[in-house]
Amino acid sequence: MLDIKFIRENRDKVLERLNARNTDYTELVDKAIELDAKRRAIIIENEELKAKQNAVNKSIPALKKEGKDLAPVFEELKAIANKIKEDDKLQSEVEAELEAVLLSIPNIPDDSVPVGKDSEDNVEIRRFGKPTEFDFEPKPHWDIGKALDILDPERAAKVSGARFHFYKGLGARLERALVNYFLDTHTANGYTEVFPPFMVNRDSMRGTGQLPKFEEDAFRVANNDFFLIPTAEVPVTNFHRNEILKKSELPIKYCAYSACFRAEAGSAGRDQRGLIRQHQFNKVELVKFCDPENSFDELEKLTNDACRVLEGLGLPYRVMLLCTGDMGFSSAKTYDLEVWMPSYNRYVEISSCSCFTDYQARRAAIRFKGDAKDKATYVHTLNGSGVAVGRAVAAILENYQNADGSVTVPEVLRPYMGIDVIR
RNA sequence: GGAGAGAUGUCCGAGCGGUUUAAGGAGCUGGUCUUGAAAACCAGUGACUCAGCAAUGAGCCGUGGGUUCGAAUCCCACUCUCUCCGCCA
Repeated sequence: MLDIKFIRENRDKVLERLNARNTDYTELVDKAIELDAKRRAIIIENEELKAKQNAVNKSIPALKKEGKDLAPVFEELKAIANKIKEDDKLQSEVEAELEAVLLSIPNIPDDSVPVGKDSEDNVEIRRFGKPTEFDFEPKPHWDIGKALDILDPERAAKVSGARFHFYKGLGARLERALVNYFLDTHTANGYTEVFPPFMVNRDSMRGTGQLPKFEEDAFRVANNDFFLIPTAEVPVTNFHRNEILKKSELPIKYCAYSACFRAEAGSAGRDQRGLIRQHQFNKVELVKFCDPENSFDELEKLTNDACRVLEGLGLPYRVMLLCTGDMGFSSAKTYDLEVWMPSYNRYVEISSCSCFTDYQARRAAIRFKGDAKDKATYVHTLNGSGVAVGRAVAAILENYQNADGSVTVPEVLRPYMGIDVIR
């Protein structure tokens, strides 16, 4: 959520950056400004009435003691009380309306974000390695997985439905090895491991920006108002919801394994085969809470921390700076890491690292202060995949495949796998 | 799922419709005393939100409603915590 004061005072600048997202937000922004003015006018009138009410009420015990007839006083108070009730109602209506408007305005892209229409306009920042070359016809990971009997989407379809997978034998172990490798690397690098709940309440989904706009993307539990988490970002960022942190403990860095659940509404037909697009997948997520002063430096670091594990695995990848038109709703700046996927013959997103500035923090009321005397201000939140496990499995199977159909286990995973080659 | 108890300021804790602008402690800050410290004593200090240039005002006693001229106090719903029972990995 954006700060209404900031919007009010910087309307044109805000609109210029927001509209770079390829949607015209003029109407929403002006609506917010109008509702805000309305709200403040009501407050001024209403508070005056309340002050009067308080003053008269205060004098009642004394008047009572004197044995005065209070009927006329009560009559006057009744009229004031009725007016206050009306104003209160009006105020909460206007406030609800204002909040709804503010919740549907996305974050302002940072000035360093290139203006662009869609993923075509994203800017490549750097590459690691180069696309894998084969002296044989490489197979897609779904064929490799089937041949090695380590992936079983057919039975998953029977048991659950489309977009689910069974991992079996060394496939299951590879998945687990990756989770451990990622967590071990990140914890050694100063992130505190947390293991979050996989279901969260509505307030948490709203806190990180999944609600109210994107409810159809999530799975909701029918007999509860819980949501299956689409990413560990949600529980881990909301870990500090409604808290005031100490400046001295920033930045706070967490890494978390979780399963992630996505409805994938609107992506019917895309990436039907393989592990790329699933209703349930595993991911290790990195989350940071930091001082606004250095949040964009922290984004660079966080992105490098995600890169670290891809480099450890020896997977070719590139770093993309997303343009204004391709960036997520809550983000101010996002780097995507894209891993080379031979079956797609292109780079495929395997991590997304974002700085949300104070957008999530304001929604979730996550603040910090130095001294007790200081005014609490919003932290900046960041997160990034470190990295998506299913896509890492796909990338390993494809990039490390051999002519005989076996798959070499990347060096760093051998201690976890206990073997060198999956046959 | 059933029965009961509870949720108050940084912490403990009073409070049972109007002098509560939340008693009283503890803590914290400053001072007196002391060579210094502790203790004692004195004074100050109460999160957070909103409106306002400010003075100040409004709100906040788990959350949301309601009753009333007036609610921490009464009523309703919900959430969470604790104890016991049942069920259960």
